[in-house]
Amino acid sequence: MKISTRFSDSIHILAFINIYHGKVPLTSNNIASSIGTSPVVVRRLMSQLRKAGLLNTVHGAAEPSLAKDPTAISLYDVFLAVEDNTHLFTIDHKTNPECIVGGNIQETLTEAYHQAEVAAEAKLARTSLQDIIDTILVKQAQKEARQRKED
Amino acid sequence: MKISTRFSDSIHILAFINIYHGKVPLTSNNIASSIGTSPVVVRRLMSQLRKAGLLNTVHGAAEPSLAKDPTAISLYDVFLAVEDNTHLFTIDHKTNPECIVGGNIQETLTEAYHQAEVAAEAKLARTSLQDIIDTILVKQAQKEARQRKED
DNA sequence: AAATTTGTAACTTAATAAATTACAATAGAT
DNA sequence: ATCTATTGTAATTTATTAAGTTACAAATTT
Repeated sequence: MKISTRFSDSIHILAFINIYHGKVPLTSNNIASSIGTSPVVVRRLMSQLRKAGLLNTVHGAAEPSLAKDPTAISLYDVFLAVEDNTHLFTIDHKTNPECIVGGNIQETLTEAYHQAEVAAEAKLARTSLQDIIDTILVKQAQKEARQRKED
Repeated sequence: MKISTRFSDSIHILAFINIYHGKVPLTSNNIASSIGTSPVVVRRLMSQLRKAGLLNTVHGAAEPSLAKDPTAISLYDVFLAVEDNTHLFTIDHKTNPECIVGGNIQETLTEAYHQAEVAAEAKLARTSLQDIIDTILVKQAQKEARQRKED
């Protein structure tokens, strides 16, 4: 019942590209350093984001750019782009069909889980990449203000 | 990173105990046959459900019983009882603190994920074990009606 | 007392996400 | 045109952990 860090890392990539565009070279290596992973992992995620229409990349050149305005990219878009198992809960598929419970619980839980998943997805759909970027920048500004006071 | 079926299996256990109470011996073996797992896995989950105050068990005797009315047990109660990592999304904790993004994204995503998680949890909290049992029994009745028509 | 069952610890197996290695394809600089 | 840096992707390895297994003490029932 665990979503991989691919989702988090993908949001990270997109936010990084937006914030550091024109400031540092947007190589998979630099992005990987910020995430704390390898450049290949970053390129693999960027490939998926590109296929989902969220990111433009140039083969051979470190010039990735967002394919849409950050206000038009939701966390749910990112989630769908990079998670292949988009289910938050897992149905046990090996239950005994001969049993009243085993024979009906899979369908029953599919419905119950679906409601919960949609509720979560709706929240992700209502949070934009821009919201995330804004929050990151606010937190950074707060951090720097605190730092200055300490000096 | 394998996704846990513990949540599904635990709902299964509780529904089984309610539906088959007085009809078949409620041994961990019988319950395991319905789920398609081993008796030890069942006993381990039952132990957690007992500690969470959802189930009564008797050491040495096959007499488990629900500790509360099924209308008073929510899926979220079960979820909390048997899942140790209750987070639906995973934060990447190894991001680079020196970077504006790496240094602020963990907190930022914690907040965003929390909203989505609460929305899903609220749906789970509003679905009771009784709802699940009712649905299982309705589906079973439909199945049997279809069966009779075919004969 | 014998047979059955629960409760739990310790260990093994299986599944898979993440990391690594390798290399072809492309871009840009000199 | 060649050299260097980079992306894109496949193939493989590693690390993690959920699930399954083994083992056995403790309690219950007959």
